[in-house]
Amino acid sequence: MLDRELKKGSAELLILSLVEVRPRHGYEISKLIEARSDGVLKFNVASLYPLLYRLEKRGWILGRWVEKAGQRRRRYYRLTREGRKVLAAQRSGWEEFVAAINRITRAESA
Amino acid sequence: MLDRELKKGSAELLILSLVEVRPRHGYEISKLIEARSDGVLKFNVASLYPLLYRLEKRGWILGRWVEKAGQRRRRYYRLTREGRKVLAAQRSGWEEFVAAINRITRAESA
DNA sequence: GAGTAATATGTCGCAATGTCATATATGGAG
DNA sequence: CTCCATATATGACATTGCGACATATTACTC
Repeated sequence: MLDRELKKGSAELLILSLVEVRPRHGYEISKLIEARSDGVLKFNVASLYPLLYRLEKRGWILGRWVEKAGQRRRRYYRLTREGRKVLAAQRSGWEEFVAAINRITRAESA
Repeated sequence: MLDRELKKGSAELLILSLVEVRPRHGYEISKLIEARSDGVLKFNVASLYPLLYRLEKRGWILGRWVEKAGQRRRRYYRLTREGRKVLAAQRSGWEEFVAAINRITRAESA
């Protein structure tokens, strides 16, 4: 990791992106992020769960308990309509941010 | 801004990049970042100055007071040899990080 | 020579938030 | 029966970004 702080700032974007396609539960989200980033990004569960509650409280995602025989109960989160808007905004914000950083850290010739 | 947290994580990379070419003072750095990012990134002095001290303490940059008639004294920071190494590492770390985020937030088809 | 804006550096305090450690519960592997 | 992976949860602790404030110098205007 470049810096653990970066992870924090991008956490919401990652979660919203992952629950966009289909509802997912917390543990699955943490594993997905770790796997798809090839270990570059890693979530501490003590950070992830409170973050999920926060996103739900803001109305961006909605959780639902699912009980299945032979499995511990899971809470699946899906993206709300409001969350979809936020996700779109965060995506473009992310692009803007990356472009801004690149403009400054490269292109240094002045 | 996507999130104010992201700024923090990239702050070191930005500063090191800016003092790479030539020594710069704190105020100049904050103005440069704001201008070159078209206002996307903005530094609070309460974050910037402590960060400069921290980078100096780590030996990545070196500050020097410069007094000039008709100007308030300024502290110019230059990149040290050690800082140059760190900058290279942070640059590649940044690329890796961006790639990881993009892999997760796009490519969502599973 | 008073007022004020821009330049330039510095810091106090706290709300927000990540992390460590720990707890609970289930199923499969050895 | 122990250990590990899955899965959610939280209390206590540590960190830190930043709003707000303070100070100093120069240039400009009226």
